[in-house]
Amino acid sequence: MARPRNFNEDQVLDIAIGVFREKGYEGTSTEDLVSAMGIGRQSLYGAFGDKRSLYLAALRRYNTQSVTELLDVGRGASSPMKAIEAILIHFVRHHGRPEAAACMGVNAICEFGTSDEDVLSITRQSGKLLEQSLARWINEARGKGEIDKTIEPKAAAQFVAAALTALKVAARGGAAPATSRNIVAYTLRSLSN
Amino acid sequence: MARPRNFNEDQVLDIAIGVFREKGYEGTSTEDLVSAMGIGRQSLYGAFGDKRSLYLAALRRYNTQSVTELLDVGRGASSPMKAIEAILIHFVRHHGRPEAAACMGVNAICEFGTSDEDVLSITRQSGKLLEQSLARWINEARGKGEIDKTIEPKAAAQFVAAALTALKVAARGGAAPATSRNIVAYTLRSLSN
DNA sequence: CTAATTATTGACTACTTGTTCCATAACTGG
DNA sequence: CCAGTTATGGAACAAGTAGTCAATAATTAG
Repeated sequence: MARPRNFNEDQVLDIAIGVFREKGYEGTSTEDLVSAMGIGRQSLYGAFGDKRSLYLAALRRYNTQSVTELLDVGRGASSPMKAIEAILIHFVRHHGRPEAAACMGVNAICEFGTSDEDVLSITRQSGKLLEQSLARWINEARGKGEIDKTIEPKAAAQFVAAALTALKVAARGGAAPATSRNIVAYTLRSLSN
Repeated sequence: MARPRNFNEDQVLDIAIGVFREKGYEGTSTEDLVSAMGIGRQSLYGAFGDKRSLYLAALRRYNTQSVTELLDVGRGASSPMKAIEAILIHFVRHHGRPEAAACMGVNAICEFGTSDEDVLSITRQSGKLLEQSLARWINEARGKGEIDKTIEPKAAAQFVAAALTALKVAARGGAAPATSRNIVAYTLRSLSN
């Protein structure tokens, strides 16, 4: 029994994600946000609290969507090892696209380090989810004989996750597509024998 | 024939590096800088121009020192392949140290992406130098039969450089030392057969 | 329709930002 | 010692910052 919102919360949150991803937390002003999101200042504060809360909400949403998308790519593969491959190649395929040009998750880690408890916890959560899924696939691949028995699923998963991070930083820095391909190729090489 | 500087330029630049590395460009205020560097505002502007110029000078110095240190570690090794190993292990050994907790170079890439021409050029230059040196060692290792003939020095060098990037981001995010060890182990695994 | 509740709008505030001005201090070649 | 030059310190400034206020608009339960 009150006036309804004039905007869709998730929709404008996606816009905020785009701004934060491109300019970082400190580099983004509330003016940047309201003008990009197309809502009034008070609406922003009413719906999201303050700048930091908005950032955290954006980061949560970004990371969740990001990992979900990646896992979906993996699930679409025809075998466990193909899942790992597909996830890595996914980055090469989307190299240079604006959405791939900056990972909000990696940027958050670099900007805040371990100084912000909340940022850290969001980052850790999605990192853990990704690693666990990768480890599961690697373990299955090992069981099926797709990869060597000497490979430790958990350690290898951390390695693959690290490769994903490196791919994101490379893309952010404007690396050539061939560079991404090379990184993927040698990452897979580590597992393939 | 004029009043001499009251401070050592490189010395205070090193302090600026520390501040920028921890807080990023946007996250650092001139107040942060002058109070950390222990010099007056006007001295800072007189010696370094403006905030951006100071940042660029700091980034140049950081990257140069960083790559130099890494190459020195490699040169101290007993064989080409040991050089690659030593460089990677170097990160594991220094894991958690404040100086390793944040890489100004990686942070610069994440914060600016490809938007700042000058940052990009500084980053590219040291990246190129590192990659070329890595490629040279890898090529020598291949010639000596330390690694497989199917390994392409340039591509593998990009892969190793990517691993270094990932190690830095992992450390920045407060990853456990074991994670770094795993990343190094699987990076080497890719080359070792 | 009315009352209650929430959203929107735009002006406003207190503060921080990067940068500059200016008077003074320290130095050196002549 | 003097004149010229550069460094320093502190105050000052205009622009930008995150966040708030108060009046108005839109909605619905009764």
